[in-house]
Amino acid sequence: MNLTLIVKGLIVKSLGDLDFPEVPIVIEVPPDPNMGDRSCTVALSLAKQLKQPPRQIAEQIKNVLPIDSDPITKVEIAGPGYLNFFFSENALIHLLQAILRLNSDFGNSDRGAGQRRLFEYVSANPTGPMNVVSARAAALGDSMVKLQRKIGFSVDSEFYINDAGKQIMLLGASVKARAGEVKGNSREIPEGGYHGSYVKQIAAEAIDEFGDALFTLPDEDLGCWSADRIVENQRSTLEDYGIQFDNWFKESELRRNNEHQTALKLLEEREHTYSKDGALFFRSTSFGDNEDRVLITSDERPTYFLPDIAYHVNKSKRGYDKVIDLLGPDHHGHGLRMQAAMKAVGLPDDFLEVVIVQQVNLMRSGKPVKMSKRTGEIITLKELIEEVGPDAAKQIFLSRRWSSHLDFDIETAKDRSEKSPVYYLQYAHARICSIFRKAGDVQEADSECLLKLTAPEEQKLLRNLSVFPDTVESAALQLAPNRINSYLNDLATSFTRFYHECRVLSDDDDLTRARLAICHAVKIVLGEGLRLLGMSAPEAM
RNA sequence: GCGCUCGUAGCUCAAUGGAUAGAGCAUCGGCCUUCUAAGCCGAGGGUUCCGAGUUCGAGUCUCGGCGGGCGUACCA
Repeated sequence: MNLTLIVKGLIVKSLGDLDFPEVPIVIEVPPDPNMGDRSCTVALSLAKQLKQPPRQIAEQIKNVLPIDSDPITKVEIAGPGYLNFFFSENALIHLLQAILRLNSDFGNSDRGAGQRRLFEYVSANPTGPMNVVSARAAALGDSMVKLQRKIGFSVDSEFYINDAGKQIMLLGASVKARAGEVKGNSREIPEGGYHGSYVKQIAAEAIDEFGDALFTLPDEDLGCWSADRIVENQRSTLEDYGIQFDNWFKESELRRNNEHQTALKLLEEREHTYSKDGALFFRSTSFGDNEDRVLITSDERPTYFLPDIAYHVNKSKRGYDKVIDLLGPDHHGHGLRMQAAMKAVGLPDDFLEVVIVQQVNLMRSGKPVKMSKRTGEIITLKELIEEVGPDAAKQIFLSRRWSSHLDFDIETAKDRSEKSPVYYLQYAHARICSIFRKAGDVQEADSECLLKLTAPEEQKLLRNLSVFPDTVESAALQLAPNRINSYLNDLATSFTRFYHECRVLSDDDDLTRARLAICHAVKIVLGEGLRLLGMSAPEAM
């Protein structure tokens, strides 16, 4: 049940009848309910092509609109040429019944049917704990995946593990150095190595596992072993955060299968490479980059860039129509290069979409938290969710666009008093559950008693519920979970006003049943919205 | 220098190119005998960084400034 689509259908039909040219049709919700339930600006956008005043065009459209009494009772022309549509009482009651029938399927659509997509996010290096940008990316990616699935895309999520190359050797050497400290045969942590305290812990585990044989292991082998442990940690931390991936993809596998060589051949065949100073370059400047990039160094090592190209080629070979990468702000140059590479190997221009998740400034009571990556003094994702909780953290991350640089104040996030916006949505949900516990067994409302829902607060709620499918679709297509958050806030606000103005459980049986029906619908939508954000919907608080 | 990105209320942030730019926090004033006060009602608060342009219409798009962040490795 999507009232917006019904309005759109009527417009499309009218434009066809009038032989008007095809233009994109935008249906929106007017700012004031007195202006109607939906509006359309198509007359404004047709004005130029038809060389007629927009109101005159609107008049013609209005005249051919097949309006009877349901679900549209009235169409008005307003302002410069808006077409405003008014829903009938019945339309909103059918909507309410549809929500109760569909339950959490309300808002589903087939918009993305037949398309396969892959979201890659977090992909933190297996050389240390995850940071707050990973926490933000994890919340975002998880919600985007859920949203796109809801509108019919076939979506997988993936975590890419960079478990090969120089950094793994450095990790191995760092662990060895820390183990050396314990065993009294002191070594230095190498330049560019890892200093964090977690390295000491892995060193201790490595001693348990290998004993003195540890010191004769090649750095790379020890590095791989350590990386495996770190990845396991990342996986369980993400699990605690409520984030699961469909797939974990290892760079080492890619290298074992020589896929980076295959990717290189692909670029060479298409003549997008050249040699200079003993190194092999990718001519990325032909695809909009401002400098050509090295694929193979003069000492014949592949740079990180080459296997990453191979990884993305691999994604296309797995049959994805489109892949979306969520990258940190320090990788935006990398994203552009990857897009250049995708074009170079002949994939469509829009095959790879890059979302740059902007930085998170951690604050504590208004003061920035100082962190040093070099010494390993950072606040980790694990510490963050232990301190503020997964739901509160996600709510902050998902209430902003990914493009905004955000200040995350730990003390504000932890605050569970009335100052905290975090529990507002959950509180509304829990309140409804509480009403149902109190109500006991109540007969289901029929259409007749639903007609009693005439209070302004009830009408407002019904209108809010009616735009959920639209909100889901735009949030999904624009990769904007924050729209769901805003929507849920509106819905919860409307519900709370209703709760204060309209007593649900009363002596009037019909009215009680009708109000329980509306409560049930709000509960369904709140619950589904929270699920889409990866947040819990508690029955009691 | 070049590239990317952000700039909206005191603060943190919203707003498919559409009608009077909205929330939360903070400030001020009311509301618990009543289904959860983690709540509700009300008030104040704006040159959407500046300047041009495109458009019937710009916070949103284009160009030029200013300011913050980040890139610009034969590192990942």
